Amino acid sequence: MNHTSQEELLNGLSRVSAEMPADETLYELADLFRVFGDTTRIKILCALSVSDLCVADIAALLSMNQSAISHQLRVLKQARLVRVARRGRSSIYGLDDDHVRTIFEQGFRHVRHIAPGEEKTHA
Amino acid sequence: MNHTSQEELLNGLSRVSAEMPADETLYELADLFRVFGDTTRIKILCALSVSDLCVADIAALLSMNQSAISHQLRVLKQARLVRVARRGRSSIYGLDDDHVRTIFEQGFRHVRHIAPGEEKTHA
DNA sequence: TGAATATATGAGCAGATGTTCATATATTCA
DNA sequence: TGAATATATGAACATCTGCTCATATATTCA
Repeated sequence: MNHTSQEELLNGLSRVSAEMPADETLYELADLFRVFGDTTRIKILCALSVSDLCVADIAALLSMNQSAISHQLRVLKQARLVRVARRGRSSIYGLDDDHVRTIFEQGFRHVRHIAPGEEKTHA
Repeated sequence: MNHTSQEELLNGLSRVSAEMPADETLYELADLFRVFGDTTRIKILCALSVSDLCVADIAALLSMNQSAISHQLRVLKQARLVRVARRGRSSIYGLDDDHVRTIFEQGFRHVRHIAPGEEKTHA
């Protein structure tokens, strides 16, 4: 490895380094995706994309402990992925905004090997 | 809770249940997002979105152990998020397809509170 | 108010995950 | 071929995560 190529390397890395978003942004990004990275939470989000639901309904739907669902809903709420509205003694949860659907959609496309721009196929 | 509302509830849950994708799809989806859910991997993907890089360069860029980077690249490769091309004794890694950029983009939008359709603002 | 119902929360535990260290496996070049 | 270089991989360890159990906190209604 001669001097010139090492200089080029350093310049190249500096350029990459300069184009990287701030570390804090990258942490936030990883935090967001980490929330999507669990089957239980994915199922909850998927269910809520069909209909708003109370905690007990979600638990019944996933055949899971009420406590487990409640804990996960808290994680989802902290990530601003779901919102909650109290109605009587129930808490009705729903998706917080459309980012969730869009992020989902891209995930599906990757899993199903569909190019980002390409037409959506069903099932 | 009377009989009618309980019946409605069951019907509602059945409907939600029917609209949910297959469990296996949801597992794959969670697996995909789990890969995005780590700061080191996010940084690697971010760097590769700027330029293809060899292992040593990525390690230098992130001030991290070569072994740690190599382990993470394997995870990224298994998820089909990066591809590798051997050039001499180096392995040059790059993003595998455009899903990565698109998923990133949506993540950024969420973190920065930009609506999915809305115009992109810089930095 | 008090019983019943719905949800939230804290502690504890088992399993998963990311890093490091040591070392194995290419690949180049003298 | 053998030394040097670049990457890959296995084992070990500390940390993180998600679930369960027990229990606390609303909220409704008789």
